[in-house]
Amino acid sequence: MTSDNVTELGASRRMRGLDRAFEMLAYLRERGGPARPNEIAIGIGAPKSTAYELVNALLATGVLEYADGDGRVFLGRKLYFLGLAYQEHFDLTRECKAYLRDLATETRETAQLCMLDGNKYTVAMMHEGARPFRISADVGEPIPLPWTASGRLLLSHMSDAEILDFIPSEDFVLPDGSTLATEVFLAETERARQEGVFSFDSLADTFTHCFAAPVSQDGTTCVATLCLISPREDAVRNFDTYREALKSAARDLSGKLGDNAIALTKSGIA
Amino acid sequence: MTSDNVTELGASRRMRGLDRAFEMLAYLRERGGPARPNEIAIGIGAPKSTAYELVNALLATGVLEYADGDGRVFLGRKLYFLGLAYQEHFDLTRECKAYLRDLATETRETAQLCMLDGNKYTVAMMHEGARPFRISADVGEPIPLPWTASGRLLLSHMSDAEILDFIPSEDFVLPDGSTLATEVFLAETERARQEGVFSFDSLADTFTHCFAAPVSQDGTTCVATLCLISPREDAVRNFDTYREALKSAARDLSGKLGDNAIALTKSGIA
DNA sequence: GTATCAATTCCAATATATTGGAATTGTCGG
DNA sequence: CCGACAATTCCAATATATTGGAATTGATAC
Repeated sequence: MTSDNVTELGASRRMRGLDRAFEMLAYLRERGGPARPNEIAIGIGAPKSTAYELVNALLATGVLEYADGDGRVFLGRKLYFLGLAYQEHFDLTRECKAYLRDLATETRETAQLCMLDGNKYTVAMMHEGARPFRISADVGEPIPLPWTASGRLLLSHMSDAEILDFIPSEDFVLPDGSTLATEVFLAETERARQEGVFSFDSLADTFTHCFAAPVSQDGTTCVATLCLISPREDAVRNFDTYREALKSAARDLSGKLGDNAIALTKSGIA
Repeated sequence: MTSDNVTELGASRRMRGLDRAFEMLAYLRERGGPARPNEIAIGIGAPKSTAYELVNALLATGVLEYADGDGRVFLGRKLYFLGLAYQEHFDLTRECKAYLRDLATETRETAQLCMLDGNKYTVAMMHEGARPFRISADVGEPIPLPWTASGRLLLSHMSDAEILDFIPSEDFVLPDGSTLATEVFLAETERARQEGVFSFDSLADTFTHCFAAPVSQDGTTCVATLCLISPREDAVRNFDTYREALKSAARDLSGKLGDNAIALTKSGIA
């Protein structure tokens, strides 16, 4: 069975336990809840014996934890603490809290810090505005880049070819089923690159407008975006104010990062 | 060389990559900042070739990231997202935010949620009070259990023998260099178990008093504590109020945990 | 320039982790 | 109680990850 456990190409033979292990963790994250070893095995297309073996190893170290009386497991406390340490160290996540708060109070809209997660977009931090309304994306949930305003900014350090290579082609299919032409996306990216901000009516719902501005390291690489999510009427009324507030916050934040020139990152690869 | 890379006993032969990898991550967390592969190797007593090999593997998956232009690496974004997912799922960390806020505003003191991290105590979440003063422990930093009020509660589901077996004997040496008699610790634990709360003057500084109350799952196992850190004068003045506020918050929170009948609607599509 | 020491890469050996498949246990419906 | 099916454990084979040590590169001091 499962003759197709391949991820990219020729991932046939044996697979390294370390990588399998992190695939399992990613699977649990995506799933958002506990699973049995067997389900995990099926979920990631791994041999069952391997899954059991690894789950046990990870349970022993506290990376996974039993989630209920039954054999289900989920991400463990150890991962939480590792995540905390990341946050504690990484300037961006530390510094941005104040900016998110300020943006949210100043505009009364919801402010977010967004980043790449592999080749997807994700909300890393969020500060709800005065009247929090149902946002389409939860913190931590991976979303195709073309669906988002930030998607026009997060890859701005790449060439057109690199961008198209980076984004899975199926991600250009929008939530409504239509397909976004790559030329359009690239053109929007170019415009965003020049203006240092991008905004459009959300593709995920019918009533919000999304603003995004790049947070860059060394003035070159865009490592994250600051975003505002607002009702469309508000967006029209305060268009320039919001854009400027966002741009200025993003510029300030970029300044705070400066020195520790992070060389990121050829992520993506499997 | 490094004849002493043993961790417990007879950890001589080869070691599993998966475990080594998480040792490396733990090392980086403890260190709080980036390190070179070589430093990591020395830090955890691993062969250098192994360290390089594993660091590369982890870099490839984004679990580690380059931290500066130089070859230093640190915990990566992927770990942050995994930590988020843990938080998102785990009732305790979700629910407690409101309680911490309420406790902090009600008492004007600093409120914390504390948990076990391996065989140590650690602050998982914190809400600063009205006049935040320098707290001894940072969020995420592991502390010997006997140093803390929570230490009297977090192990209350264990027998005396199990407790002594669980806590490393060197942890009974207090910050001031004196040694806490195990009988005293066990007696305090027993008292805490009966009263459902424990408090004492902090051992880590000379001016704070620490209150702790147990958050339990299924009424049996103490999975965390809610804590208040207050100046000693305040603690004396409001002793009963604080104790009761804490007990009631902890009881409420425990109630919310009960039967997490795991409604794992796998909502979002990718 | 050269000597010294640390950091990193390379490589072959072999201990062992991964895996397929069989055996066992558990669950559910009748 | 008995199938039928899913979940889990067991086990031996073998592909490969781990490791010691040598070779290389890089930094620092003189």
